Amino acid sequence: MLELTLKYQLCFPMYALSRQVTALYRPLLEPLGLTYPQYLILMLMWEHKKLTVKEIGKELWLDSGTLTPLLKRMEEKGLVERIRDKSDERVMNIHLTESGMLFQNECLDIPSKIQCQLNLNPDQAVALRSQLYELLEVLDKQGT
Amino acid sequence: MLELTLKYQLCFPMYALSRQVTALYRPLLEPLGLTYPQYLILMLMWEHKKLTVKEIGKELWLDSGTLTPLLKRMEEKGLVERIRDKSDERVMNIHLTESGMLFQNECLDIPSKIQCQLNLNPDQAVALRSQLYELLEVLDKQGT
DNA sequence: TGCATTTAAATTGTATACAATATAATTTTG
DNA sequence: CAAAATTATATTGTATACAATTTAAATGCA
Repeated sequence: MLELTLKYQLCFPMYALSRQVTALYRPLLEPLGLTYPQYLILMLMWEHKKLTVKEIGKELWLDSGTLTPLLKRMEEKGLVERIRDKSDERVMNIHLTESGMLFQNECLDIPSKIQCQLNLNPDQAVALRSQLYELLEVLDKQGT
Repeated sequence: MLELTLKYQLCFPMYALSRQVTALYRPLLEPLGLTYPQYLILMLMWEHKKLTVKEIGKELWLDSGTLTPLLKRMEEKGLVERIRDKSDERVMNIHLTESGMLFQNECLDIPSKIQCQLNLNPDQAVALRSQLYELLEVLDKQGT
């Protein structure tokens, strides 16, 4: 029954590595009062300035059950503002605050620090990233 | 500031893919009343019959804060028994039950179903698994 | 031996994840 | 146009994760 052995699985190391990599971010983010999912949302906000909950959910593969409380915590910290859309009251617009914008300066060297700890050269990192996105694509299409 | 863009990150697709793959297991495990971490523990137990909390934690990279309540739930379902070690009362031994053993039969075709949905040929799967384990190894050594 | 240190689990508290459901607003359709 | 269907978010409940602390037992060493 080799197939039902932990070592034989592909999905287990994905699960374990994902958590361990998040743990790598923790000492870098914790001094800033950020968690890893909050950091991901900030990255989106730095790029887009304004997004809806639905748009954030699509980018991060998360639903409102996760995002609503998460965004409320980020609002309490002054990183974003949650403002109902005037033209469609169902929609909650998330706006980056000035303070949230300035947080970017504190995060500039995080990617290089992580890359360094993973001990991957840029080519390997790009190749792995592509492969992971391909798999996400496969799953995305099945979800449709 | 390309480095601080979501698309540029390696760790984000790890995080997203890990969750989406877990979601792939859900419809297969839910009819059995199992969650993915519980399934991982069962796989360990099928192989070893008896393990300590510490040993399970080392295999799965989880601590007692996660494992204790998880194992209590598995005990309630009759999958395992939690028995204090006689020779060292600090240690909690986890034993696979007869019922937990029989669950293996229900899980036999799970790996192939998942592999199929990921649309990977065996060679690709093995290569990716190796790469993920290499990264886990790198992080493991840093943790020391 | 006796006490400080270490170790293994358990507990507490916070933050995700996510299914299922609820709510309210908008769109579709007969 | 009005009821039905859809959509976007929020809420509720359960199950991880994990840091920090506690507890109890075992070990080390003066």
